[in-house]
Amino acid sequence: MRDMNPQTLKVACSTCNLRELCMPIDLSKEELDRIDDLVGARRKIKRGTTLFRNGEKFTSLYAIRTGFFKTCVASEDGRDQVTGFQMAGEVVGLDGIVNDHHTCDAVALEDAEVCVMPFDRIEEFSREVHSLQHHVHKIMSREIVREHGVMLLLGSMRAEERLATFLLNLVQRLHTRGFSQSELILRMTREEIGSFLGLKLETVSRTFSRFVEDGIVEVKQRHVRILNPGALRDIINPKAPI
Amino acid sequence: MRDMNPQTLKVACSTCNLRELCMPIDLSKEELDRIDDLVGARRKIKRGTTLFRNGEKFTSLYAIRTGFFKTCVASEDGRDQVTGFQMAGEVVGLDGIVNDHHTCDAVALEDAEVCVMPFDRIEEFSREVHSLQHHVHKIMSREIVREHGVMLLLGSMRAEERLATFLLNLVQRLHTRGFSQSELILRMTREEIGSFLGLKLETVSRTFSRFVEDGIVEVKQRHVRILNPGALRDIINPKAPI
DNA sequence: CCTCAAATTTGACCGACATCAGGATAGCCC
DNA sequence: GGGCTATCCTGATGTCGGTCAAATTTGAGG
Repeated sequence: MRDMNPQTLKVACSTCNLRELCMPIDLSKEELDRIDDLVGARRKIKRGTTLFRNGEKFTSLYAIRTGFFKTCVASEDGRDQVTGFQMAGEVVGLDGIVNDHHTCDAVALEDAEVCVMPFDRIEEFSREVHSLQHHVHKIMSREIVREHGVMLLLGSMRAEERLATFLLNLVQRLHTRGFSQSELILRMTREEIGSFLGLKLETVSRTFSRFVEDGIVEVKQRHVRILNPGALRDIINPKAPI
Repeated sequence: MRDMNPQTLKVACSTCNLRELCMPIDLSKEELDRIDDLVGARRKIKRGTTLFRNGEKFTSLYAIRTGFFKTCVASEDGRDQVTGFQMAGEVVGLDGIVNDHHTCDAVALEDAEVCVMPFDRIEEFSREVHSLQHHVHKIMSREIVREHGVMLLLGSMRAEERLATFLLNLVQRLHTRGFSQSELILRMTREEIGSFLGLKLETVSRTFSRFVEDGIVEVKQRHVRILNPGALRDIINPKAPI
């Protein structure tokens, strides 16, 4: 399993081109050296397989280097809910801390690679490097705030608003990573989008079709081009008439 | 504002009867002394007023000593979503860490008192006391997992299932605090329950009425007695017929 | 006790989304 | 290429919960 490619052999945050996203903190030379030991290993995840799943022992957080994940929870009677989609530079596994085992599944939606960061090591380094400590807290708080947004979406928005919010959020995050502001490839099925948005796949499909009719987006299967982002924003935030 | 009551003058976790809930970690004598300085002050919150609100500068986490809170987020166009209800021994304010200001409101639903824990002090002590550090991480992770559950509820459950889940969750948390397993007083309006559950207040009211008809609960305004908790569980987790 | 506002309940009706079903398309393996 | 399965789209119909409206209850304040 050892990766012998010299370019990736050295697992080092200090030289990682994702550091701006993953670890955006000012560090001294010594602190950076310390941080470099955070990552225990890299791990490749094949599309369709899980990084971790509900019930598994929690040991590490995972920083996504490449690829795309979904996380989902299931209720006893088989109901299923996608709780999020994660891309490069984002961290998954936070759910496992509280009970020492994971309570959701993380599934790769395309071939992926993650940095494995043993959590006891994170805690150890956090005690030494203040900025790392605060960064870890921010990552967890950010996830809480993100979920607040999802709750607002699920609790109060209509189908069109949900899908518009979803598309704008995705394209914004991709843009941060250097991709287009207006074009994106969906890595997930309509059903997975629906599960995330609290809709059935038919409704997702119909809503896409309506957006296309209205000239707001172009959709070819999973390829989406946003023609009128303003219209999407208006759907989410209806301009009150005078 | 100083509380001169000798019983509450000493703000000390070590002698707090909520410590089991709020700070359930084994600590040495010295560590306990350290922890006692975590709480900067107590603060009383009148019913209907806010502990903090969206946009305010983040400085502290708050451990609830007495009383009952709701937290809610709002979208730009005035939509509102209750993201949780909090009671004694629970911690609010985690949303503020990531951007250094709060992104939701915490409103007291009855007169309340909280322990103000300045977050920089929490981080400072966390670096010294391992178990406190881990405890803080667990609290944040627990909140993330709780929100997963809410997402599952909002994304996939029907009205009856939502309300049954809500009631069982509330009564279970109250039971942990020494209250009845079967009786509770709702501190929030039907509208607030509805906002939390993604339903309209009329639907909440109707669903209560149906539960009453079916002999599952007794409802007198905000006083609820659960007559048949098994039925509530069955509603959430329908027994598959053979 | 009376008044008034807020909260709750209940009914009638409606609409958005779910469900069910059929067919089209794309991607994959042989 | 041909067959197969996943995925996706679209139509017809149904239903759960929303909307609108009105009556009732409760609690606060005079």
